[in-house]
Amino acid sequence: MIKITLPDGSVREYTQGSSAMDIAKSISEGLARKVLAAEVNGAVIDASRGITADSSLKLLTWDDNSGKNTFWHSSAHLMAEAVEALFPGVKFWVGPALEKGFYYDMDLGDRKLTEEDLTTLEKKMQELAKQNSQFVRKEIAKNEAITYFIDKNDEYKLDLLQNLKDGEITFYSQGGFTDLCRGPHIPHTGFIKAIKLTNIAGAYWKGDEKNKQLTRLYGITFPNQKELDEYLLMLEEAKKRDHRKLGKELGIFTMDDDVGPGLPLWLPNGTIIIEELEKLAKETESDAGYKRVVTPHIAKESMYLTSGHLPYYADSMFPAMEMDGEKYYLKAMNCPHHHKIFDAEPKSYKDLPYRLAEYGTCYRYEQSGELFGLMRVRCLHMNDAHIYCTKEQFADEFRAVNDMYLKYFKIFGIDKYIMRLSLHDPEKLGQKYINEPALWLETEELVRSVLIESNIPYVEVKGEGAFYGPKIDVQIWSAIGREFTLATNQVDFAQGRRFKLAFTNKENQPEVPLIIHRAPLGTHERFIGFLLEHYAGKFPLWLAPTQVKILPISDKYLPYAQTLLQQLKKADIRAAVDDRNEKIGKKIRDTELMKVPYMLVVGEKEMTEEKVAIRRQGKGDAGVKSLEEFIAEISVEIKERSADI
RNA sequence: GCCGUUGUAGCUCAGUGGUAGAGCACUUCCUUGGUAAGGAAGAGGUCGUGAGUUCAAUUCUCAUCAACGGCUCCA
Repeated sequence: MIKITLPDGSVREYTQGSSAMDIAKSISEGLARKVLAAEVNGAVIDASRGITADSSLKLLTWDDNSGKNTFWHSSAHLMAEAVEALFPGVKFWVGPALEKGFYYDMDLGDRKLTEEDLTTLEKKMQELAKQNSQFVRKEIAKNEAITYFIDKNDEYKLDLLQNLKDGEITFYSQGGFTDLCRGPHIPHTGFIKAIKLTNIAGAYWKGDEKNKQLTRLYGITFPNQKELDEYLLMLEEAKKRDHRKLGKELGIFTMDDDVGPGLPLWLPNGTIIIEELEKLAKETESDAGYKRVVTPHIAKESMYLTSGHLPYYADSMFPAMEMDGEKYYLKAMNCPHHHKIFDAEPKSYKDLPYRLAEYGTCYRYEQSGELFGLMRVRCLHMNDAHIYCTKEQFADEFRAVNDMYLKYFKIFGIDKYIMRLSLHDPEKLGQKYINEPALWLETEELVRSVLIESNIPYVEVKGEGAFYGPKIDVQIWSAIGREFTLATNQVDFAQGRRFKLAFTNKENQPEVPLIIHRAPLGTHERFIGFLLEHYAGKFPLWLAPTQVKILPISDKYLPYAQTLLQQLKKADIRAAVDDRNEKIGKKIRDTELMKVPYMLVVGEKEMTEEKVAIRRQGKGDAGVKSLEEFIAEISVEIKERSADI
């Protein structure tokens, strides 16, 4: 007998070799019908595998992430079975579960898949799923596995086998399909009720662009149709929040073929948001002791040779222009210009920390396939600043920058984020990274200790640092689940020396300052793209391009509306009158769709009483007040940058 | 950059080997209407660009440009 400890702490006894499924059945038939896999002592295994020793056991169902993963991984096998049935001779690479769904990479030879093929495959999968084929696990000797795949002429699975040891190789079969797989899998294909193949894409073998490109099929499955329908509905909803769609609808930005890819044009409404963000940044930075500067968009080659950007960064810069026998580059970063400002006048330790801020315009040559709406562009406006400080000041400065991040996150209601401490890769010293092994370790430790002291949650990633030092990237998620790096906070121990920057220390000796690069609000492009999705276009009052729209019942009340408009403008409120010859219902509908926070409906009653009927976007009627009262109220809301929307 | 998909009016989209249509938006007129679409008329496109096949191309072929999805989450 073996002792099985269940998640609630209860301990039950079973005969040795009982499977999770046996145990589930002993608890309840209903539970047994839902079990997809089992977690035994922390490892996920097939529910059908015998348990041989005392163990803790968790039965995994659709409600568990591991259960879903297993379900989707098995679905990938089902898809592969369908593909093999319809296109014999196909070779498979890997087919993992994703956060949502699964994919399988395959080599289809010369064959190209079409959208119709997806539908055919879905039908085939439905058909195969209904056969309730069991997933059968088989341990197999390496030699035997190699022979099997040599016979199949399958170089991909043979490649996988190379890295596997004898004794740890397993095959899984369901129906007529057998695959090299470590599992685990769900009991049988019948669990898979609702199937949607979502898209066909190319994917390099092993993710390396030098390798052959395989066909990747994406799909998602559910244990019932209802969940699939909900999922598809959610995708529809997400599309509505897409910043590219909202950006167009709300007149925030546009792209034009003649201007060029990745070069957004900011429309008047978008420009208002930019200006509000800059106002916020300027206030915040001024309070934190930053000085503002302005620098040119181009610079000579020599400066980027000094900075070291050219050897490391040239691929991301627009090619040089020649002028008077000199090469000039569009700037891809602001730091060298700022270093030159630091260097313009001699500095003493008394001048430090010296903080320079600029909303700098940068141009980066992103690969064409990487461009994405506002999130990845070639012209960007960075909330940039550089802090020049002593080693002793570094921790405080670094902490202050982190505090600034948190302050911003609060204003914008960003509560899901993670800080990523990006370190160098020792193997790439001298190539991707400046060859200063000792300095790397020292600064990395410095940054890490600040993070730990400040109790900021973070993860460490090797090989993601900037070429001049470690950095902290802030990852955030937009409301529709898009993850990206918003902000960055980098340490730079290299450029100070390269630019021969120095201050006179207390001992009257020249000393190279440490530099912190920081951009809490990232770039206007990415940040506004994020905000569009974050707020679903419903900007808080302080950011809303139009804050108040006056809606006269008919044009008899236009003169009254105009006097209201003048007063609102005097109070620095962005307002407009809807003077179209339309009924009030239409005016309200259009204003609602434009997501204007406040509407003032004015007709006979309001005009006689000298009042306004207030309507809040998305919330409806908000009562009748005098204009003075209304202005007083929303002025507070604007001034406080209230996120209450 | 690579693979795949797409490209028709300002927007969303239909359509055809015989040089194009709808809804919304726009303009004008009627209507002056109290909290999410009042009515009518009109204007607007060399069908992304270039070449080829054809008597004839927006439609077929090729190239090119752009947008979108993917190329990271390793049997």
